[in-house]
Amino acid sequence: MRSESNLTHLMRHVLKNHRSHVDRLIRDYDVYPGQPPLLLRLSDTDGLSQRELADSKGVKPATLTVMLQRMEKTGLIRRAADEKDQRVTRVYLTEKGRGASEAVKQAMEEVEARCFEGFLPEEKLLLRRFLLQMKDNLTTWTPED
Amino acid sequence: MRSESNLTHLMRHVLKNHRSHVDRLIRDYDVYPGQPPLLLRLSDTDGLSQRELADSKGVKPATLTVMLQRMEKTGLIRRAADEKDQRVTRVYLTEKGRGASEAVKQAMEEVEARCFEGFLPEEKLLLRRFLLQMKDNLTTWTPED
DNA sequence: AAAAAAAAGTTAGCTAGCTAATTATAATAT
DNA sequence: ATATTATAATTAGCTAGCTAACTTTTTTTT
Repeated sequence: MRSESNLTHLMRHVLKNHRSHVDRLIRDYDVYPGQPPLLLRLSDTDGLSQRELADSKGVKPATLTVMLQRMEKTGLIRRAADEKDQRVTRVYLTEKGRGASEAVKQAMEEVEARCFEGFLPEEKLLLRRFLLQMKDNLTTWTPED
Repeated sequence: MRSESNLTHLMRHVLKNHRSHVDRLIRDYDVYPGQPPLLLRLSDTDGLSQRELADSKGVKPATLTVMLQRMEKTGLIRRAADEKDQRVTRVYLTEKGRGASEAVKQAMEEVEARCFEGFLPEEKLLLRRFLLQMKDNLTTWTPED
């Protein structure tokens, strides 16, 4: 068996395809490929700190800084210093950003629906269980083992 | 339900973790994060053209060109023009590259084993079936739909 | 109160991915 | 035979991700 045909390779393929579909659907909204998750997170909870956003998205603060600079430039978000703690910068959606996040939400749902077409609810549940177990297996693995 | 907690988000998380484990295990081999799949592919079939490699890995030729330039510089591969067709460049593993690909293969197997610890064979089979269906759902989706 | 440590962001410099445009070679059509 | 078209690879310029080093502000120690 060729190593490229393993399960994780297949997962990578699926996710790449998934992302490109989302990208296609929001092409007209000044939203770049990595931004949808950020927009959804902000649409759920506005005014998060960059630290919270980075943790939530599983991305390094340095990465986030640059992405937010771009999103500020394209007018999707604005940033303001926290009043209590001057180290903290909080991130807010603009009106444009709110519109974009709605479009993203819709696109996401559409792609998700397509992706799981023909799945029974219990199959999706099973898939979730598999993924959670994989996640757990990998996160509890420390180099000393 | 928050959109970030959907299945594809979970998959992304798992894959990121997976990759970082592989990276950690091959840290001493001059192999960068995106290169393991390439090395495995070449270890299976040496002397592929860049086009074939790109298609096999699901990456654009432009992306591959730059990766191969780096791998040539670090001595993992060498490239030579095809004799029959001067447009084609074929890629070969060097001795160093062969050693690295062995390390990658071992690391991959180790991570894969950890990742699927506690899985029954039929569960892995089921997961594969799910992923293939997802892949099919997304690849047969054309914008006109 | 002053010094040390910790935390939040930023910057610089790298790899990996993309698209669009370009070059060189090969295949096809006229 | 020549002109056109197609294919392989590269280059340039972008976004997204990382680490390491740095600055500023807050918190902890002493």
